[in-house]
Amino acid sequence: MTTIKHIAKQAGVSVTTVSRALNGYSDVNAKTRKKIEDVAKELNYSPNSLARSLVKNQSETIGLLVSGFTKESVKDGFTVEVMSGINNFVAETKYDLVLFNTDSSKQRKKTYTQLCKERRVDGVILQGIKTDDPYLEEVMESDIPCVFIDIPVSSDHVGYVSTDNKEGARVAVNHLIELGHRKIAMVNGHEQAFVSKERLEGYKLALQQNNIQFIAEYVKNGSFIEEEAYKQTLALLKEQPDITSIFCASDLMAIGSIEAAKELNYKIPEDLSIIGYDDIPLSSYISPALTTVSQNKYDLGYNAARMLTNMLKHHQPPERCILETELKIRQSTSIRL
Amino acid sequence: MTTIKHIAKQAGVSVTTVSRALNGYSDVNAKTRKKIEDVAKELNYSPNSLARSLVKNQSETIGLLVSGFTKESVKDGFTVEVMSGINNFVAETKYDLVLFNTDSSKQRKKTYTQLCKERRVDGVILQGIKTDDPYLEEVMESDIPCVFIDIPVSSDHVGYVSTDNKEGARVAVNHLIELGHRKIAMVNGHEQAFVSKERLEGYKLALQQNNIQFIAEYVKNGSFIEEEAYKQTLALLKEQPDITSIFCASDLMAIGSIEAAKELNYKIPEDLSIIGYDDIPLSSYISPALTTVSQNKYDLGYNAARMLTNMLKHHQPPERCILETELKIRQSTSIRL
DNA sequence: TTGAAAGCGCTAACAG
DNA sequence: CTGTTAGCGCTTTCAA
Repeated sequence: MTTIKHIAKQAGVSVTTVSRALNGYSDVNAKTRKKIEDVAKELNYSPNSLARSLVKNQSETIGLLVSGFTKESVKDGFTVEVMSGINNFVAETKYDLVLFNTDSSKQRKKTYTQLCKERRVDGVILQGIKTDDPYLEEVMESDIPCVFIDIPVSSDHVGYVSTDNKEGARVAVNHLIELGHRKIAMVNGHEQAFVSKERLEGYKLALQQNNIQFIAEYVKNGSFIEEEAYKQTLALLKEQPDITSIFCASDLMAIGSIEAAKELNYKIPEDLSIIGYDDIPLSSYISPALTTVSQNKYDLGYNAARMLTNMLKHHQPPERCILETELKIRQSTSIRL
Repeated sequence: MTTIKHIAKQAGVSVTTVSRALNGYSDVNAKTRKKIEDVAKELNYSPNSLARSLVKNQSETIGLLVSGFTKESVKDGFTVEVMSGINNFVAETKYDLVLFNTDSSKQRKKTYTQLCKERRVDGVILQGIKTDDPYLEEVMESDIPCVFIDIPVSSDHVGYVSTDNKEGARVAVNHLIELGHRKIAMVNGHEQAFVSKERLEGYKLALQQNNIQFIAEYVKNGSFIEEEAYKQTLALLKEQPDITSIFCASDLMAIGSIEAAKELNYKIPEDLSIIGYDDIPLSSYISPALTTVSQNKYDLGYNAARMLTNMLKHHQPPERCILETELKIRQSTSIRL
């Protein structure tokens, strides 16, 4: 493995000069530079980024912390699409991405902040974390620049990007109301998700704006899991047979709900309208095609990366960025008959 | 940021001792060790992996090179599922994953070997690369331990993991033949994919084993793109109206084919049987549910990671690993009427 | 059981 | 424009 030392020797100059030449400093004689570059090429030189990082005290890496990157979650294209947005932005920069896995057994031994500090990542993007995750506090207490995805928390070194969950939910439920529905149930995620909290608020708001009474029994938690939503919907439809529509806090859960409804011989959308959230690839392919609140997951990731690199490169303060959602009306919702 | 120097000072020992204590060497007095550990905790010490990597000349990182991690390819859960397998295995090891993006504009400036060498990754996993990609040769010429996914190339420092594509294709086509089909078309990927080559061989083999003449005009390339497969199938069905079934080299392309067939008022599977390859999440949700050759994508990734870490940790020679596929019979194929 | 010293490959004052 | 020197934080002989 050739180093600048080798180059220096071969080119008959000092390592300093080699360093400067190779880093494009202006105070190097054109001939010397040429000579050095030639030797570098000849010796097939690759700079050692570890050494550089050590002295410059920055690694030009961004840590990526995702839970949701498990075997099961692949079906739900959400996490992945966000990652793809992050990846694509980062690809245009000098940074590389280091993937930390949140579902690992490393977990017990090392916290994520430890992982980040050891690897000396310049910043970190965090996705899919629960509100009660201890890591949340860890990050806030550390001083690593950070962007959260879908967690509206910020400080002088952490920003976030999210979508307008409350408004998205409100629009979805309002859509059902406009279709004539009054008995609208909700299958939510879980208590430890910010988005669930916000979507529930949106649900309540839509009801309230239309003078519909909120009924606690109409709301179940499906933990963002298809199978769990299936079970909850089964229970829901049995306990509350008069409901005519369900707002699900994720498409995957909506799929579970549809299965449950079909199982109980509901026709969708004739007997029961179902609306999802996310607009994952699956949702337009299932039958009936799912009406859903579309989130631009790619942009979520892309913006997170953009914001973080802004903080890193230009020392800009963290942003708080909220993206719009869009209601995609397809075949799973219809006028109440 | 506290370093071992600080700890040494505070604990009244030398940095050497601190290093040894913290790394669990046996030749350090129990009391001294305790003291050092306490101070480390008190000072909230995190080791600097960059410094360690520099001196030990290994970074404990694995490079991950994927093309196919773009916005478009998210729908096709393939890449992602492989990555999830890699990620899950690696999570149990001391290694972290560094993501290199193949579709970047960095591309023009730096080759991937350069990227890998600069970052000093200990090894690399490579997926979704074309047979004519210059990086293939670069890797072979370098001496970085490497595992290819779906590229059956090996040397003393590179192994691969793939599935039995020829056999998978053979079984798929044979299934159609058993259903009574004789006029079987194929929508393949492209010339620069190993798997395409192998699947074509399997297709031919099945025909040959059943004394069916191979007809070149029955084979089109869809580049693994849904839209392209749609177009090719449209052309195919017009040019060769007597075909009764199509074997597609990917599920995404099968979906394109189905759309095309529907467009031309073919009923599936009554008028036309279509079989896919991959078994992506979508395939069981579309209608009709897709008969397909199922690959264990997760295992593909998991094994790649396992093989690579074996090479790195135990200096084992690279393996060549071929996984089995499984025909999943669903609703898109039926007896020729 | 401990410490001194050298060095991993690189950058960055500073001096010339 | 170029070189000398010091040092980033850590590990590793070697000697005590």
